[in-house]
Amino acid sequence: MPSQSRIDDWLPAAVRAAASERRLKAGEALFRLGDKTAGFYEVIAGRVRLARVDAAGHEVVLHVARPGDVIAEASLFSPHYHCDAIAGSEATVRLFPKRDVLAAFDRDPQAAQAFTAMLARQVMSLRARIEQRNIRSARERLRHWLALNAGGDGRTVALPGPLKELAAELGLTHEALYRTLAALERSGEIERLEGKIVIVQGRR
Amino acid sequence: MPSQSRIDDWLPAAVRAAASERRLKAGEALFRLGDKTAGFYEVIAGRVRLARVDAAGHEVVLHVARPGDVIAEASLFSPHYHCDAIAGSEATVRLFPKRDVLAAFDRDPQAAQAFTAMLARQVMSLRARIEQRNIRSARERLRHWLALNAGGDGRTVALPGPLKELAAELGLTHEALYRTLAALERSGEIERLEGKIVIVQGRR
DNA sequence: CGGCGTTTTGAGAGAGCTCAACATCGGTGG
DNA sequence: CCACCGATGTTGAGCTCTCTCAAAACGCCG
Repeated sequence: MPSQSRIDDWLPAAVRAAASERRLKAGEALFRLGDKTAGFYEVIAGRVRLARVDAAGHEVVLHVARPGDVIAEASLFSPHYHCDAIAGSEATVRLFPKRDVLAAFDRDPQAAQAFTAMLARQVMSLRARIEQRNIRSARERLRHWLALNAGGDGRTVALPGPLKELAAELGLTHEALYRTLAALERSGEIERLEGKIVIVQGRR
Repeated sequence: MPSQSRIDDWLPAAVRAAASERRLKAGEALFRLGDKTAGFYEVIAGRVRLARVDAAGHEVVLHVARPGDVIAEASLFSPHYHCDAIAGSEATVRLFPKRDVLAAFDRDPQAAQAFTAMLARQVMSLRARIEQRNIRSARERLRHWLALNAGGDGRTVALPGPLKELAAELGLTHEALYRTLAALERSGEIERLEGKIVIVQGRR
């Protein structure tokens, strides 16, 4: 999930310096439900899956974290992890030790507040994403995303990566997204340029 | 959104005492994008819609808050609101003034931490909800929800309200939910009782 | 040149949505 | 006491839309 907020924006340099990296093989567990919390992690490369196991023994996925995502923020306030974290592919993560983070927050209330503010923004952004998923139509869902991600001019949207990734973020198959983009372009509603989309006109 | 965390759990009594209620008519604005932030709100009754207006003048809904939900938490850290809040029906809200809340957090770091912890939990829960929406099949989506909301025994799920509301939370039409529930019950996977669902057996 | 991943387009099928009818329950008022 | 009303719950039938499976063009890099 593109948190659109770099970790450097809210984490003091002192804490970043205390971080350590770890490499995981596909299928390897970063932590398990009930493990003592070491701190929270940033995913550097690969995918990490957060999941629980239900009463019938089946895995229930809570979240799939991608590079740039932070996981287990709540571990700061809990003595043990609340789910499993498993590498979905070969992956690299960076650990920010709970002790150092909490100490920094204690020492520097502004840092603590920045962290809280970041979480509040993330709640906003996640809610918006859920709202987006309430939209059935691929076309409307794309329009919603375009409107929400339009730059300052309200007309230009920068594409963060390949369209396949955008499709995943939108909860569409890539085929559906390609078709919808093509349809919107044919109808003259958008224009597709290198790495960005320009909204020509809203629908009437 | 059933935050599953009562506001009383993390907000000091002193702040709760400073709250004031406000009644809104359907369509009335609680605040508008750019307004100076007064604080955050709890929805007591009715529905409040958070939305922005895109370049073409169309409303883009970010979130629909229901009774028990808290909105505009990020207003604590921002001088102005980032979207419009409009009553979707006759509604009652409770305002927690920014000044009082921040003062309480200043005075009582534990309260501030409780707030942060609550946000971190909410981020978790929202991510899980998004993951749920990635599931196409109504049956699998319901199973996901059941597994995640099962009580301590992992077999009993209390229904928070009418099934229509659950349908909305799951992102399904109420018809689809009724049919899926009926199918799961016919197949013996679940049992439906007054106000709750019992998971009889997982699928093989 | 020969892979490999992304981007595109095609055709078919399944699943949930829409529209519709009806049952049920609680409250309200004649 | 009963008729009426609104909201929830339930089931039926058809239709649309996206998913799925396939195939191919394109671009990049060794």
